[in-house]
Amino acid sequence: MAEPVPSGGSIAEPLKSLGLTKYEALVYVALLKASGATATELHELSGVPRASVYPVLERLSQKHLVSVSNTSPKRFNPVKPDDAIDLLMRSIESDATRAKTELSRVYAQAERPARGDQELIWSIHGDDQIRSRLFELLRGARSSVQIIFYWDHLKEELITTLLSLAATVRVDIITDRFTTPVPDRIHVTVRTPPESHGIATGKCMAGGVVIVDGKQAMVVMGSKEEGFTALYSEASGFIRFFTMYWNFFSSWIRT
Amino acid sequence: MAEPVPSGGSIAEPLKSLGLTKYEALVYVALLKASGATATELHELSGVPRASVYPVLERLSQKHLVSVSNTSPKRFNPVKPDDAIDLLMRSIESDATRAKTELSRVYAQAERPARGDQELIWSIHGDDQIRSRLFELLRGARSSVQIIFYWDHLKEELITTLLSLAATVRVDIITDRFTTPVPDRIHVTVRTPPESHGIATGKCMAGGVVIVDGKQAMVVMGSKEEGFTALYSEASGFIRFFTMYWNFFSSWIRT
DNA sequence: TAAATGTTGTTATCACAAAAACAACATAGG
DNA sequence: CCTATGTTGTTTTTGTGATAACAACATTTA
Repeated sequence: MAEPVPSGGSIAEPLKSLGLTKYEALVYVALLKASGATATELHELSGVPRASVYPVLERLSQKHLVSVSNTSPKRFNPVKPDDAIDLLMRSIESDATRAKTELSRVYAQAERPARGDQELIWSIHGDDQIRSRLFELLRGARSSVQIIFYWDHLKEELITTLLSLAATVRVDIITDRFTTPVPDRIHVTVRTPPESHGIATGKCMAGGVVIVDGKQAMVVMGSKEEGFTALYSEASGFIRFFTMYWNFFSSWIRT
Repeated sequence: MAEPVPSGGSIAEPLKSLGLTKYEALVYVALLKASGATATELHELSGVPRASVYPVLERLSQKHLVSVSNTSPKRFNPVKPDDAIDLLMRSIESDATRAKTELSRVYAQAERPARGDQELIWSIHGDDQIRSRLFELLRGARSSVQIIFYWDHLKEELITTLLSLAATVRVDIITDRFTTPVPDRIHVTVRTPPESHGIATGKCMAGGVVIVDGKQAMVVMGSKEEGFTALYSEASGFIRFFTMYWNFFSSWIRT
């Protein structure tokens, strides 16, 4: 018995994002396994140095995660995990909403030079950010959307978004496999590019190009393992290059 | 211009609970005020050392809170505050739910010596914990509840909870001001204790005693500023003492 | 009873890593 | 040339992790 509980380490890990230190997490988990334990028992059970157990339990008590007995030796009781985590989350959530309102106010008040985004090429990291910016971009389309995509994980959402665009928007799609029926204003070209072309080769590589209204362009590439990277720009050179790329790709693919 | 932004410090504060460091928060807030700024501009605007701005922006980029341009000098754009905070919160929430399930499993599997709570007196800190344990205790009442409370902030919830108890539970209440009509099985004694008694003196002091089924007792005291502290016990001596206290208080108050 | 032993709770101290703050340097662009 | 940028390295600081020593008290053993 009294093994160092290798699983305890992994269990304690997510607690650290909730504001607990390593020791706090370890002791709390140990206390869950032995409610009403003494400091020494917790020391043995958690692997935390005995002398450190006392200040750690003090901190946990101040965070309202444990209650303490008045006996000698002191005994400790954990707050039920659900209550404890709800407690921590409430605190974090309140901070989050406060931050949200204050930061949104700051962001709204800041006068943004409209030229800020012009002539620059932005790198975007993170699947969520890319997704968010991509659909924001598409929903802003007014006259035309030209899109090449060779990926799967956003295909459905992408198609429904494209279909929901106003009828005045001309949509050109180049992709592999496409089964959904579409209205006339949407032109779909299906073609699996050869391996040599580099895009969509093998397992998880994916990529895409989106040009909206001939004024905004976004390029995405990456793999599911290494994550995705995207470029976005309204710079004329950037637009020209990828419009040319689109034209070339489009005509080449019809051969 | 370029004042050190004293408000920035307080605005950046709640971001730290979301896993950002001081610098990360400061730079992000500064970037909200000046989208598309360069590293040097952010240094001047945030007060963060210029050399530190680069690694900080690198970290923010990895956390998907900013996007970077490819120009020279580099320019940076913030992710919209709402998106950014939602992003951070989602990550924390997923950790929280994971922790909740795993910890609940641990807590459920642990065999809890039923005698653990016996004969011990537990200190409980934190308004929420006290509230939670208090109502848990009341809802567990089977035959009797004796309660003295001189506080306001839980009065309503307390009364509704007491009214919702089974008809087989005899309820005795001693408190100040009481207006709600109650069924016969509930006995209410109203009396404002003199200042000298020490309970409920002045502004925000408050206190209370609860005895459930003659087997469990909880005592609460504190002030709204300093917070509350509670004692809970099933120890016979503890119960005896406060039952006696209750009897004394009850008879004295009727004079 | 008195000495030896063990446990508890506390305090002081040291080690270590991350973050914060500063200094130095190479270089690109005006 | 000079300024500003971007990068690198070093120092200081802070919070946490880790070890040792200590007083108070209880228990055991001679």
